[in-house]
Amino acid sequence: MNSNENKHQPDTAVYFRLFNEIGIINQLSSNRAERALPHGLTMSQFGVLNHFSRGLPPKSPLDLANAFQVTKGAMTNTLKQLEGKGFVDIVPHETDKRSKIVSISEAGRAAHMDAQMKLAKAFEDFTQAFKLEEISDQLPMLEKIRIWLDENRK
Amino acid sequence: MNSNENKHQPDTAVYFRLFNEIGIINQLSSNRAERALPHGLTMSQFGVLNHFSRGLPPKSPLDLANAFQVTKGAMTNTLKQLEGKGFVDIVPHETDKRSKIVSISEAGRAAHMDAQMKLAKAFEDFTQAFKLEEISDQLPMLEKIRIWLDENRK
DNA sequence: TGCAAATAGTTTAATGTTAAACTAAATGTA
DNA sequence: TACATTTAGTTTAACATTAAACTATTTGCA
Repeated sequence: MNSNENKHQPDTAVYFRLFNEIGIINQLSSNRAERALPHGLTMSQFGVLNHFSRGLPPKSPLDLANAFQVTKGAMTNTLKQLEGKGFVDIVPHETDKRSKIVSISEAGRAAHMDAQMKLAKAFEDFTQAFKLEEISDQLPMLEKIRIWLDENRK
Repeated sequence: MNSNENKHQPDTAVYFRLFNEIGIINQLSSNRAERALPHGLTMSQFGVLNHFSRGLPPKSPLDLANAFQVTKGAMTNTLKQLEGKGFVDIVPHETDKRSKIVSISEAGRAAHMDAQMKLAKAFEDFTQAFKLEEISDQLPMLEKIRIWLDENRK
């Protein structure tokens, strides 16, 4: 029996449990959300609409891929769906001909409002079960973890 | 301007942020973990090995699918991979001929130990950045959320 | 007992994702 | 300026997952 078994192994169990709980919560909450989303929106697509309807300025596909931590290929696909639905406008960059600029359309804003309403309804029971404070108390630490993982990717 | 815009909308933003942070943490941590796993193990496969190597008794594929919140079809696939690698034994149920019983093999235990070690190494910097207490403080609330979502699926 | 309904597991088609190869354009540096 | 390198975006193949159809067996009940 070495010191690793005594000291370090028990520690990793706690960290593993954190990621495990987070994984299951993610699965259950995404599932619930995707069922509620209108217009055949996926969570990825909703994420993009949500980003822009928070008033953030137009961005390139690569910026969006980085913001959402997905590959460029995944973002190409997400934007293609959104463009097909008329929810975003994609125009060539004025000076850099390799690049594009994505912005939300009026129809996109309407779809986002609709989606937000349907999500709120789908999670009404959750918001009744968990007080706002309970949830907001968790956010600083989760944010700290998210930022660390983002800045220390391997 | 109705009361919904004033009172309920701001609340949903906090709940949405919770699921958003959790989603990104899940993505970043899974990514990091999968890169570290040996024997071509996916997180799903590691999850099954981990389940059994915690001393839990043999279970049916359906039990496992429910435990991990995936469909029966996904579990069929995961178990097929594990069986192909010789990490689980799958035998027919003695009395119910529709059912099967899955257990971990000796090779599976060895692979799990190896995987656990490699994961610990891959998250060594994380465990240095976050004190054990910081993490364990988060667990009760996350567990409460996970259990609620599980018991209140729509 | 007989038969409809439920249950365990597999298979299939569709989908969203990744990694890597690829095209086109911009950058930098000799 | 010329050309190697980098960068933005798309395409491709591989893969894990889901929902739904399907097979085989068991259960419940008239």
